[in-house]
Amino acid sequence: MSEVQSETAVGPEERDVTELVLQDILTGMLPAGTWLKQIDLERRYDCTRPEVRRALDRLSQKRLVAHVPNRGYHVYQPDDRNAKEVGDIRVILETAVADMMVANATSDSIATLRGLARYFDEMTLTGTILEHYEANLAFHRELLLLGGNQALVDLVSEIRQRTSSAPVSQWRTRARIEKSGREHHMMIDALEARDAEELKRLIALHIRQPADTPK
Amino acid sequence: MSEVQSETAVGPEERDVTELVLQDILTGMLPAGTWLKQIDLERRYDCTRPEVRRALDRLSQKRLVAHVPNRGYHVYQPDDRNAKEVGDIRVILETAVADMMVANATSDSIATLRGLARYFDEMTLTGTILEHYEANLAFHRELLLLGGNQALVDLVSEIRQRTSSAPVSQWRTRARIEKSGREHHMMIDALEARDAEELKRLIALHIRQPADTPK
DNA sequence: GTATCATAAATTGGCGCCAATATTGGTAAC
DNA sequence: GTTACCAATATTGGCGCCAATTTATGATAC
Repeated sequence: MSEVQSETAVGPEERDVTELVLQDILTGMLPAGTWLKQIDLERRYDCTRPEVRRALDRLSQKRLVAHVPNRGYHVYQPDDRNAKEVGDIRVILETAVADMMVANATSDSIATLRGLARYFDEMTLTGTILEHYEANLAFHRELLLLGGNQALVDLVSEIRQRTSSAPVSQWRTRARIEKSGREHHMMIDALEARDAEELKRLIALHIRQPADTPK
Repeated sequence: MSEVQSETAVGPEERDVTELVLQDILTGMLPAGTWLKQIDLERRYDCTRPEVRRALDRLSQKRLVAHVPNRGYHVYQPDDRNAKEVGDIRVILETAVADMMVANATSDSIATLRGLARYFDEMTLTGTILEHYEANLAFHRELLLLGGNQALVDLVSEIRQRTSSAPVSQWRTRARIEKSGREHHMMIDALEARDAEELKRLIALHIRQPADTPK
């Protein structure tokens, strides 16, 4: 019956339920297609019914879960077409500000990026899936920030969640994770060398990588 | 006391409250800064308390209204910086697929666009603010559709709502409305002439126009 | 006359109950 | 033995009440 089994050992939960469900979807704890029964979530996250409903409504607005009236909510099944399209959008947005990123890069910001890239590498070895995921986010966020468009940074963060509903499959092989880590450093190199074209090339490659991989 | 006065003569309302509030914000009936008291909205749209709250929560997620805990919700006050940034994002996204639009344009699609452009012109004279707004949306949607990226069309529709919180000020002079109408036709001309560069130039001009205008 | 505090009114927001609907399991008929 | 129908159960989702917090008002002291 209950589609949600795994109990994340919760202490006294103070955080927002939406975030918690989001994390569990992003980390693959709630696989695509899973029916999210309100009673299960209520118990799983130790919260009330209205909180669960608000979270589900928000996530369905974000297209992360699908809502079938009188049937319930289930984790969205990402289709390949949409995934490719969103990838294209990310390439468009992130390469568009590459020139600005090169222009705005200082030795300070490059040092910060190096730190974040290294932190990502560390988390590959020692961190949880979530920590690893967030380390990746932090790096890209800091990089994008150099573009000088805060709204763009936020937007990319948003649409990033829109297809990475299957993040596990993206990062499933260690080889690919390590390749991503190396690419981070290569991007910083391009930034240091003030080579905007190379940076664009690397960004496009980096984003499309998970999608273009043969099954 | 009550910040919301105007009563839109409602019959038996069957539609979603979120859409109704959204429309009233977009059409300027609920100006920026207006406090959205739950009781007022309840009466205004003839709906229940939970419906109002769900609508307000959704709109705050979309950044259209701001939420102050224990104080309430109010229509978001758009700041110039964000407006400029979102404008830049739109230019990036919409010009990025200009080549594809030129490549995919058929005589059929051009005829459809002509129709929509003419419909926009009609609504300038005879339509309501909402009809006019939606006619504009329909034209740009159809144009973007030629880019072949459905996710991008949806995304642009979304971020479009994010700054046009002051649509009234955008369209306040008839001269500018008519200029927009002419630009629509010029875009179609460029499409017909297979001139992608000119199309990009026109799109950038068309989007930035409302923002660049001197006060 | 003005500032401050206490009291009262209003508004937000959390919580639980109950009706409507879908699903499952059992039973009977063919 | 299989299928169709019906009853029982479980789940969703709408609705209203009440506590907590904030804001407005009026009275009192300086």
